[in-house]
Amino acid sequence: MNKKQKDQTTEQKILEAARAVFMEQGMAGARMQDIADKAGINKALLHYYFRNKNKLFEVIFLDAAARFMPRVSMLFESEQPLFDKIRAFTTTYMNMLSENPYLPTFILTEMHKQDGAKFLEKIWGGEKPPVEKLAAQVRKEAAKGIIKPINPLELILNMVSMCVFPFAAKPMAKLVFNLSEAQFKQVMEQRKTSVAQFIIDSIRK
Amino acid sequence: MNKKQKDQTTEQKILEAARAVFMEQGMAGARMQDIADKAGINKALLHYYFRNKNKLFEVIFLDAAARFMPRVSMLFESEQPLFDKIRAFTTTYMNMLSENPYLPTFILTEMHKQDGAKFLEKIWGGEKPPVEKLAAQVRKEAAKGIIKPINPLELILNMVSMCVFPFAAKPMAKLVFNLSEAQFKQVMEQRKTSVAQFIIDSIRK
DNA sequence: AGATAGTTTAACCAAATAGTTAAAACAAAA
DNA sequence: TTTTGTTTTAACTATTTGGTTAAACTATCT
Repeated sequence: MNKKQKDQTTEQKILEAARAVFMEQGMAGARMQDIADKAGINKALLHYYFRNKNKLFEVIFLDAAARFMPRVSMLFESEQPLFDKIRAFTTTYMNMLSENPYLPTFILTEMHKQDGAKFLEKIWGGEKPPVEKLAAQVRKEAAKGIIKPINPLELILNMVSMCVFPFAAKPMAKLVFNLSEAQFKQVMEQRKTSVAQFIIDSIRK
Repeated sequence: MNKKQKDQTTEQKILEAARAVFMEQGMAGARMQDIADKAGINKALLHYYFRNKNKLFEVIFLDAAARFMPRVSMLFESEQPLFDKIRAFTTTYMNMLSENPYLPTFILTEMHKQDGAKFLEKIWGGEKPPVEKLAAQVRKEAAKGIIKPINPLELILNMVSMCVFPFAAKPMAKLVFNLSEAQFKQVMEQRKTSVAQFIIDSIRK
């Protein structure tokens, strides 16, 4: 048996190319030939490494989904004050999104078509993040009078919405607000702190 | 020459079917045969009415895009107080989204691929909504001490984000929060008022 | 060198799918 | 009824595309 000690193994090249093509074109729009070309190999070799399009897609999709539903243990487990959690989450999450611009639309679109339960199983082993932990904290801080009462589910939805949506809507936002690429980036940079502030201003008593 | 006085003209049936299929499957995933089947006609007739897939897609896409970028004249033109505008916009917009669940992901995905300038031209005749009007009001009310100073662009982004994203992320939200269809609808119903309140709470001084 | 296991390729195949054609059915007017 | 223009269809064509095959190449070990 022999191992590749080259700069980048063929499998890595394939995965990288597949990620790029699937993210931009989606499952239906992606062409195996395009993936092969981008990886600098030919189509047969692609099928040698990944039996078919579905198998390859599944690998990419699961990896992307895992990244999109981030390690929220930070949010649910630790004993930080709520405001700190909000600040930490929004900046961390938006930093990740800056580096994965196609991730949101890709995941959202494909989630409409794939069997959700199946992927949940593979990502979290059938378990969901313990939303109840965070909910308890929200209720507790509300009782203490630190924040207004708010449905924790709505709080999370609002937070994730404001982080994700502007990236998903980037082409439209640039159009409507007449922004250059640089200007758009600048706005997103600002938002890495302003979103948390917006939320905190809303729920603080 | 003869006009159809039937319940629904063939062209209408086609457009309705095409809208449904394109919205669910996207441009790449949609099959002309499926559209024909859904319209209850055959493929050749489809091509008789719309020369090819691209032409048909363009009609659907433009109509959808126009609906997605709503008549925001309400927001930009009228002389209502800012808080009233926010309340009016969020409920109106979310009502529309409730009835067009696939609209957000469809538009966001296809916007990545289509030439934005081209569609802007067709939708607004090259003009963009006068964001400056709203910006002026935001600055004015901030000066009066009614609201905190905020970048108007960020205010709009936040507002639209919280309206749109939960619909786009519906399958994922149902999964993560363990919601039935009915429960999801209920949450969205609540949000039709709570989103505006969340924003107002944040910017009110 | 020769054998062996793993890797890569060019050429091919079969299925799916966008688009065409020519003729039949239909409706309205003459 | 006949004519005329429109609507509808079945059958066909061309192209794209996912997937296969069999042979050639490469590195490693004996």
